[in-house]
Amino acid sequence: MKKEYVSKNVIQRMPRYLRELNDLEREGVERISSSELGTRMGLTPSQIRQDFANFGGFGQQGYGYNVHTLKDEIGAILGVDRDRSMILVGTGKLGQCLLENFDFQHCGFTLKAAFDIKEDIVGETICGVPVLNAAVIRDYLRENPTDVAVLSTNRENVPIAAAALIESGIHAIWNFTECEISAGDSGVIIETIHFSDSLLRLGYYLNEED
Amino acid sequence: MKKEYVSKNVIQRMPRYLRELNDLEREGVERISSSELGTRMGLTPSQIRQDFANFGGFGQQGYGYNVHTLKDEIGAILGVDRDRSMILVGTGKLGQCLLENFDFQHCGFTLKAAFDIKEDIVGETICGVPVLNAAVIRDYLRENPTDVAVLSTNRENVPIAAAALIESGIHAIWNFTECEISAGDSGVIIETIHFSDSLLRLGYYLNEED
DNA sequence: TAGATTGTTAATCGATTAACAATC
DNA sequence: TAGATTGTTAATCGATTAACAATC
Repeated sequence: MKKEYVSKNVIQRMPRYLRELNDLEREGVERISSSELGTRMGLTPSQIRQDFANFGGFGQQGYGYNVHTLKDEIGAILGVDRDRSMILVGTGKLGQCLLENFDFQHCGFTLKAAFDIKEDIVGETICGVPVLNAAVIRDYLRENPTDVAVLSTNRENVPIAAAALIESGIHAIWNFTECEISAGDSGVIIETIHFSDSLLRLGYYLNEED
Repeated sequence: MKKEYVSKNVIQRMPRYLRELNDLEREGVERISSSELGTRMGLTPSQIRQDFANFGGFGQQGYGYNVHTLKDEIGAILGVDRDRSMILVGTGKLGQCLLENFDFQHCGFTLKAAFDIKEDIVGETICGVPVLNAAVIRDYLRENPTDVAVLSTNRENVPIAAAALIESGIHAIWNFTECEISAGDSGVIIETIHFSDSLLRLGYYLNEED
């Protein structure tokens, strides 16, 4: 069913489809055509059908798409029905903000532990997640194979932390640091959120205006 | 010098060039060729030269690019040499995290004020930024024309907040909420960071592996 | 059945890569 | 000057859009 390789642009759009389908479901809409969905999302019907075709297509001729089914299918593609294990490395402001606010469960992940180097926070529990000493990351990962690490340390600790994670067999890193992380040939998946890159793009578009 | 329209993909890469050039400068490198830079960043020399060509080209035949000059040129394109005014709407965990940690100045922005609806935080000052009552956003913007609003309210307050900002003449919104914001025909620039979209993409790539 | 709308094939458009003349 | 490397033009590749036969 699934094609061998799906392009980055398509994957970029998939979570947006999922959000829109959640909204539609909340609104009580049961079926939707590619052209209606296109109007709502600012995409062409063609693009929507092409995107879904990458995964085999979920519609029915003459009818369109069942909102609930489509939501579940796309959710499954993105893994929201999974329960992936996760650790968080770096419990600074941003790390704590994620621990306290972000709905990991909703995306198919469970945070098992957090790590930090600061003595005074090690041993505490934040939102049910124990904070362990960063020195034991490697030991922890050996004993508890883990899918993903959220990386939210400060700049200077990124290289050591990333090396420890990659060498201990983490499968993916969700990178919130300002640094570019190289997976080398390890095959580790790296997904990065660069706040400043985003703000600089905004700066560009502001400059363009005047 | 500047072309009429520069494609999204190019703008996406510009902040990355800036980061790499900062690193190079820190390492003491004075000049670099498109092929060296390509090797470092995993891009083709052609792409780099094409990207820069959008802005007129900053190099010299037979020499390459002067790291310092190129950094300044790209910085100027992204507006890091500007001083744009900014407000923050929604001082929850994420809002506070940005206030306390993010280096706005470094990107060319200054946070002038923050807004919230919670009585107990209004009147306080966070990192030198006064927290005002969200009810006065429109008045504030009338009296203090502002370039950008950081939007970090919770889901249910997004529509009112966005409407207030757009109708009061904000130029851009840096959107951290899980919602899609429509600028309508207002011309307001919207730059969004969706944490969950990013994590869902990571989920996709994890699923792909096994 | 007739109408609607898909999945898919073909056409177009844009972005990346390659090649090369210009020139420092 | 000769060598290097740019800026730019041409070729290729991929992604989006359009068209249409399949079919619910």
